[in-house]
Amino acid sequence: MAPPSRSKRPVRSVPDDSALQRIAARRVPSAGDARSLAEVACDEIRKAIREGRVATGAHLTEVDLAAWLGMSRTPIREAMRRLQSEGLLLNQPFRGALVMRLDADDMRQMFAVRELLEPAAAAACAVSAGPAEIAALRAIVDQEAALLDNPAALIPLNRQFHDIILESARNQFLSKAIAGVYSLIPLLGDSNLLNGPHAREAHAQHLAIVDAIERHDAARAEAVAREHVRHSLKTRLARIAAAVPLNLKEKTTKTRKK
Amino acid sequence: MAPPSRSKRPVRSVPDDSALQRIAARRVPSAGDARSLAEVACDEIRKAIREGRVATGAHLTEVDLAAWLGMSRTPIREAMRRLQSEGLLLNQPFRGALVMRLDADDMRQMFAVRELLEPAAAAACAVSAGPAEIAALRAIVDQEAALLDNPAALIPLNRQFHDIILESARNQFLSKAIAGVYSLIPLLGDSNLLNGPHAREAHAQHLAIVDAIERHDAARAEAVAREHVRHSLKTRLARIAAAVPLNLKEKTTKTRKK
DNA sequence: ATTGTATTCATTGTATACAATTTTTCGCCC
DNA sequence: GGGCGAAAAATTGTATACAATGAATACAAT
Repeated sequence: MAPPSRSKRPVRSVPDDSALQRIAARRVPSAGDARSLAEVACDEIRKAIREGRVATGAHLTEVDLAAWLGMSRTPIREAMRRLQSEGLLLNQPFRGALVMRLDADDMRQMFAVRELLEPAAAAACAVSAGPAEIAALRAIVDQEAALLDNPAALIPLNRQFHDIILESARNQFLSKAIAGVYSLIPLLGDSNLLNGPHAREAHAQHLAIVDAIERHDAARAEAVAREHVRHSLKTRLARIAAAVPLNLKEKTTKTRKK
Repeated sequence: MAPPSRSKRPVRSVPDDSALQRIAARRVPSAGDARSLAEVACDEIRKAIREGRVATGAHLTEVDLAAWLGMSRTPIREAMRRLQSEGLLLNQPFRGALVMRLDADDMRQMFAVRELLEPAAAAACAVSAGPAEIAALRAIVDQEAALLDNPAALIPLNRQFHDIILESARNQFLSKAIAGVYSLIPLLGDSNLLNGPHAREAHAQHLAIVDAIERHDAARAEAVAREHVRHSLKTRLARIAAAVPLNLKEKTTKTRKK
């Protein structure tokens, strides 16, 4: 598709001085500022949730968030609605929205759905992936191999890996269903890839998945992907099993904040 | 801070009838008018899409919709964002949103995902359904049996049937994934249940699913549910296979309006 | 002290005004 | 007639004011 070459030159026609004054008073339209404030708010709130910078029981109100991010309520509303539809925020009428929390049972439910969807995506990818996509997958796995001791760098690679498989599966409904699940992963806490042994095992599974896809062996890709999901759940459950006993004691002395 | 000492003595020996009357009077408006305008707009636009009352290539702008529904742009914006995230509307910057269209390939993708999710829901329901849920399912199937010649009445029953199974599966992620797919079903046109033979076959499958769930036979419930989805796709594909040539023929015979 | 009631506050829904950016149209010169 | 560019219209993003409604609180009466 050939995009029409349109004159990108921003011709600044100033009808009167008042317009110029308002332009100067407001922030300068810097390059790369195409994102709307609602998107900025969405990303900021997401990041705050992911980094755990919001109190777990806090009620996020529109005015508070607007004051925090330095914008009006309008884009905040839009961002909150979006996060609510994603499931990150739970709306409590007239009491603010609170950050959703997932317990171990929720996590099991989530992984049960991932165990349905992700193997299907791997199988579909094995059927329809072309040379370019296979090369891209192999490149990612190669980079992983070189970065196994750098967990922070593995996380974006992991996401790219799964994104490429999803795109290669060529099923927009499958993609949207998996995206809906992925959007709640930040609620689970730190990535499993920060765990060294887990990262190595996950890399080995990625490698096996790429091999199967390259051979167009859908059954094998599906089986390894399923094992990949199960392994991820196992690691997470082991982690919270080790962490919960510490939290139980603190739960009784939960700090009251107002 | 002391509020103004307005010692206005309110009624002290108020008869109970008055209090009850006021409660009743207050409940009436709240019961029927609790929906926000944004929700009204969302439902109205959805209905218009479902009934095909929007031109397929039309650009729905915020101002047009606001004028049509007699409200300001603010709730319209909220409704449009929601419909966009559901996938019913496709946003085209500065050109309005247009109603998404699904072709036969999209339909196949959708049913591929339904074939993953709905059997899993039926199986989970068979595992965890209690007597109340089984009774509710059976009641619906009984009503279906009595209304097999009334297609319009079958549609809400069908939705209730699947909703109960989904709730009984007790997996919020599975529910949300299936809901995301269901929300685009209106784009497929009329329900399959308007077809008599299909409705009878679907009813028989519902009956088989309930029987399997009652026996807690997860494998059987899953198999029948899968067959149910496949049957539904087959009917839809047959319909469009029959409809497309008809349209082609009409284009040649009927007066061409262009 | 408790309960019922009225007042105040907090939160959210909606409308409107304005700004910024894009598309479209129209005038102009070749 | 066609291309170029500027004004105009259109569309959307954002801020703000106001209204409505649920929640919280103070207060009086028993």
